[in-house]
Amino acid sequence: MLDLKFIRENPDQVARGIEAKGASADLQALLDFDQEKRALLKQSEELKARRNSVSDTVARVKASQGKLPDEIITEMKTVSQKIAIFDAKVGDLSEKIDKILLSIPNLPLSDVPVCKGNEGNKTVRTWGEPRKISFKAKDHLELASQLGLFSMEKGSKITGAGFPVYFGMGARLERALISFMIDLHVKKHGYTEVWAPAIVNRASMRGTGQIPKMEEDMYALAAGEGEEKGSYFLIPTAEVPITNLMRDETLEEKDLPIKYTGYTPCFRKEAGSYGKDTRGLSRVHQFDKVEMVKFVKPEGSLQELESLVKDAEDVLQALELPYRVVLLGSGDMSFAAAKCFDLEVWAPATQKWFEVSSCSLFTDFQARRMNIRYRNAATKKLEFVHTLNGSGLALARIVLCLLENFQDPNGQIVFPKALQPYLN
RNA sequence: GGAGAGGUGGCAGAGUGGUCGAAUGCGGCGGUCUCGAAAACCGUUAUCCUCGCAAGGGGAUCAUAGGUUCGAAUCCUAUCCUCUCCGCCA
Repeated sequence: MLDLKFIRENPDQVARGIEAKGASADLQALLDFDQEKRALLKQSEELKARRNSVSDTVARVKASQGKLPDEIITEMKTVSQKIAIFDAKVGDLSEKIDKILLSIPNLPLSDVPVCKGNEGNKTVRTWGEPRKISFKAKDHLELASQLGLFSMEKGSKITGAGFPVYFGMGARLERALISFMIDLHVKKHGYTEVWAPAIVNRASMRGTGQIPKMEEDMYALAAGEGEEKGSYFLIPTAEVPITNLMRDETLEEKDLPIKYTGYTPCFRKEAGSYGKDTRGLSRVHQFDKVEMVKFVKPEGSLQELESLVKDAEDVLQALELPYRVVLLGSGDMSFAAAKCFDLEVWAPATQKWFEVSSCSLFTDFQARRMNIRYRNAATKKLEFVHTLNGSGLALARIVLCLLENFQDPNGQIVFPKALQPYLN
């Protein structure tokens, strides 16, 4: 979330940022609540100061005389009642303030194009030539069914639409890609591998920003018998558990940046996206993903974003998949992001670019929600870290792209060299 | 699932109704001593909110949320978490 003090002092800038994100929030109400709360807080605290000082005296009097004067007790009783009334109002306002604060998105950085939807997305570089296939290209579904790699129908039977089942070489490919990617990030890029739970609690979802805005897109679970759904969630990305590892912690400056990578399954309802790019593996409810998460010092976090993108690109280059790097415009960025690059790979049969990675800088937005700080050695102050994450990469779509890109005229797949050791 | 114990500052650990943001020890930081270091000694050492140009003042925080009380780290209730034992189990 944003710093309330910052909003108080820069309401116009915040309003512009919210609009650029295509979001809306009742800023005026927020500022009004804030002002009212601080006024009430002042009155409550003055009464508390009085109560504290009287309490002190009372303790001494009682120690020396053994009993308390009735009039003091009577007065303090009313004081406490007044305090309770003030505090109830303050609490009520705090709730309202938090609710609005939690619904305000992060503001885009100044070099992010301001635009509606994805109109302002900008390709900043490309790697390789989108493959042209001279023979009649088969799409990944056709290839998969011929080679018996995966089945959407089987998944529909045992679970529902959008849950692929992989068989044989398809299943093997899934495992191979996960191992290959993690090895690359650990050995070449210096990340520490993490294996994290696929179920998280509500606080974690709020910490990274999936809640409240995206709650209806998440698979909610009940905590226990008779309890309401929404105490726990299936993770939509490893970003959630891995970033929340540091929730409410103070990090050492010397340990930064902290770089984690991890594989988890990801679960998304994809509510409202029916019929939109949903063919085969292009949009599914459960998929595998290797994620990278970084905790960094605020200065230099933009370079950390650049290197994060490079780390993700490295996977695509090793897999020999031509891609483009897209800087997202303000309207296409996620709720918590301040700047974001997508990596898109061309699928020559489906004839579409597929987003296989999204690398974001969240500045201190998530860190403030999660209270992740570090001690700045120079200022000796506790400051919020900056958090980043990026897919490295998202599997279902990578499988789609690999199949379509590496098919030969006989409908066989010749996988890239880097993957061979993992497939044999 | 059953029975019990417990959650206090960076850590260990005292504190069972008032003078407690909290003894003591360790660790950290600064200093004395030393050629330097160790040891010893002295000092210092939480966070957040709020008012203030500042100096500084005030408030909150002893797992969390309520309650009792003039007053709660301390008493009561609920929740969460940790540990021990038993049961079950891949």
